This record gives sequence, C-alpha cells and structure tokens, in this order.
Amino acid sequence: MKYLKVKNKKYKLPIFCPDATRAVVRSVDTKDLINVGIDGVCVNTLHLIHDPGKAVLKKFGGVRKFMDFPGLIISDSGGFQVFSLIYARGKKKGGRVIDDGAIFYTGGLKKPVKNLLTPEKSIQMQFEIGSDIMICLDDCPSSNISEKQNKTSVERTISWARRCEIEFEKQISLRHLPIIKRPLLFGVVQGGDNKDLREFCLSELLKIGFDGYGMGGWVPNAGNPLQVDLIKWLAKIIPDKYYKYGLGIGKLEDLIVFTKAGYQIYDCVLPTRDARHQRLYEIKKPLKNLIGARVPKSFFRYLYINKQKHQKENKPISKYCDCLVCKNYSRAYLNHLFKLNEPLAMRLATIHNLRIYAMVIRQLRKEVK
RNA sequence: GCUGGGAUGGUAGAGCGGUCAAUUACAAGAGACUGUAAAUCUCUCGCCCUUAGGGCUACGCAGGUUCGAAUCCUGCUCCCAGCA
Repeated sequence: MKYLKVKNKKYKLPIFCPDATRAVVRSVDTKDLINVGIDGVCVNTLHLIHDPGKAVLKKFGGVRKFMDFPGLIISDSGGFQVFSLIYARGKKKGGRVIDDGAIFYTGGLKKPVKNLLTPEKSIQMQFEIGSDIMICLDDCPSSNISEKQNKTSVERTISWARRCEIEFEKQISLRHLPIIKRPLLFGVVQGGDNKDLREFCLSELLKIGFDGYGMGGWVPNAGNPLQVDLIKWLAKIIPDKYYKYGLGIGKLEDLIVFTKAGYQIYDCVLPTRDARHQRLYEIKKPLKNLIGARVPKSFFRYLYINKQKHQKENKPISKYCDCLVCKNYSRAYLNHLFKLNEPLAMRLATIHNLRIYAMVIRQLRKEVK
C-alpha cells in the first residue's frame, strides 16, 4: 500500500510518527514538525487521561486542535505503560495487570494515585482524543518471561482486543460518526519470540477484524538474524490488505529493515530522545538504495555533539542534511548551546534528528514497490 | 614588617598518623537509550603492565619524628586576610 487513508485524508507510506506522548514532541512545537517534514505524531492515551484530561480535550474537540497539528494522529492505548511504568517504578509503585485491565499508579511516588485502565476506558478516551488511528489496549509483556506468562499475555491481548472492538463500534454509533469521520482501529500482535503464539494471536485478531495490525512487545534487535526473521515472518502472515505497524520502531536502520519486511507505520521516541541526549545523526553520503544496502546502518554515524572535538568545528552536523540547523548553524554553536544547558540546544538537535528521519522515510517511499 | 590562615590530582574542594592513588562535584573521554519514568543513565579518568592483580611516582620545596606521614615537627618559597 502506498497510502494510508483515514477521515478523508491520504498519507504517504511509510510514515514515521515521533512520539508526542503528552501532546507535545518534547522541545519542539507543531510548526517545527511541519517544517521538518513530519507527517504524523503518536500521543499516549494513558498520559492524556491525566494531563490535560478528558474535559480539556472535549472542550477543544480533540488533541488535533489542542496542539494545532494538521497531520496524522495516532493514539497509543496505554498498553505499553504497563511494561514501562513497572520497569521504571517497580511492581508495587508502577502497576500490574489484571484480567479486567491494567492498574497504574500515577502521580508522585509519595502520593501515588491508583487507576484502572480497561479496554473500554482506553477506547472512550481515544475518541475524546480524536485520533485517526486508535490502538487496542494490549498486554505488553516484559522480555524474559516464561512461556506460560507469554501465553497469558496473548490471551489477555485477544480478549481486550475483542472488548476494544465492541467499544469502538459503540462509540461510532453513539457519536453518529459518518464514514468520512471514522478513525481506524488497530490490533496488537503479541507472543514474543514464539511464532506459534504470534500466529495464534494474529489469527484471533483477524477474526475480530481490524484496519491494521501492529507488531507489539519488546523491540526486536534488527542486528539479530533470528529476530529479523521473526519481523519478516510476521509481516508476511499479516494479509497485505491491512496496514502493518511496527510499534515503537525504531532506530534509523530499523526503519529500513522493517520497511523492507513490509511494515509501513512507525513511532519511536529515539530520534527526539537521542537529540536531548546529545546524540545526533550524521549522514555520510547522499541517501540512495537504503533497502538494498548490505549493512542497513552504513549510511550514517552517531555524533556526540557535546564532545570537545566539536567545540571549534565550523561545519554543519551533516553535510547532506537540509534542516534549519544544518543550513544555518555550526557544530561549534550546537556544542556551545549544549554546554550552556540552553533549551534551544534541544530544540535544534530535535529538529535535526527528526529531519534525518523524515529524509530517510522520504527515500524509503521512493524505494518501496 | 607583625599576626593569623592557607598551599592536595585538569579545576573547585574533602581528608588531618595506617583501611589514601586519595570522598565528592565539575571538566574531560567512551557509551547506552526503540508503543517517553529519563535535558536520563552507565563506565573510565596519576603513570606503566592485557583483566584479576601487580609495580612505580605523587598531596608547594627541603629536611626530620615514626614500624608507617597528604596528615605531626623545623626551615624555606609562594598566596590570602587583618594590623602597622
């Protein structure tokens, strides 16, 4: 598929959507995103429930007007936060999963607030967000789990997907949404490294019927042949009439590996987080034949811009980048801004890294059949 | 000139007889980060040997006391503050 069609709009595929978890791509605004060539963002349902909350989103008629972004808006269900918050805060303070949904503790660690996110609640909130693509609440397991836990997580994911789909239809009819205003609903395929479980999960999700299917779970290492095999295999068994979404993907080279495998939609925190952590991308040569390259990551290198060796360098981050930063500012200036801890450093770095992603995506659009 | 206080690794600054190649912070170096917990985290940081570990030279300079000194004593050099 060359285009994603939703709500009477068309988006070129593949598409990369940086994460705007709390309705902001950290350190940049939506005008920056547009200038950089970013066509979509991915917001997070669980986080938006608390800030700014349902009432504010209702008042604005959705997150699109709230953040003033014209592009594609994906809302992640909050499923990943089970994994992420438990990892960050520990089981007691982070949360846990029960059959009815996911329990989270938000707020400060001293005054935690208990929340139960059910599949129904996640979908209802996603309608308040007004996203173009909604994601079913899923049970995202951490890596290194037992086969039994893996199976449980798959079963939960399927049962929650069923409930999400029912709630989705209910919301559509409650809101009397005409076809041109209908969002898409994606299911998430879990099952870890176990192909049988992945296949079972997918086949059950196909029975329920979604517009697209995401590869969920912990991000596979694109450098590991076994995992690349899993990525490819899963893309193959998802019928081509559905959109294929790599959730949380990925590094620059991952975009190439996944696109080659057949995926079309991505979201990831990495380019923006890397930027804030002073890791910038330098393209080594003009972008071409990315998919055909023997080593997918050979076209770029990481530049740690805070290092002293860049202190006097009067040249752009990347000779082959056409972003605001590379056109106007030197490495030395960025190095200086980071040393001062000046917020502008993060904005410029984020603009640059996102532009590299946008350029890679643009090139991949040319290369995919 | 007198009186008092200092001189510690790239910098600031702990240590005040053995557990000190020396807490810590910053600087420096190398990384990590993948549906955002994170402008966050990890490692290295006197010299030499490949790590475990070992060896060497070091806390202003020169002596001394002691089994043992960055730490105590004496002298010297320099710095700071107050008083002349």
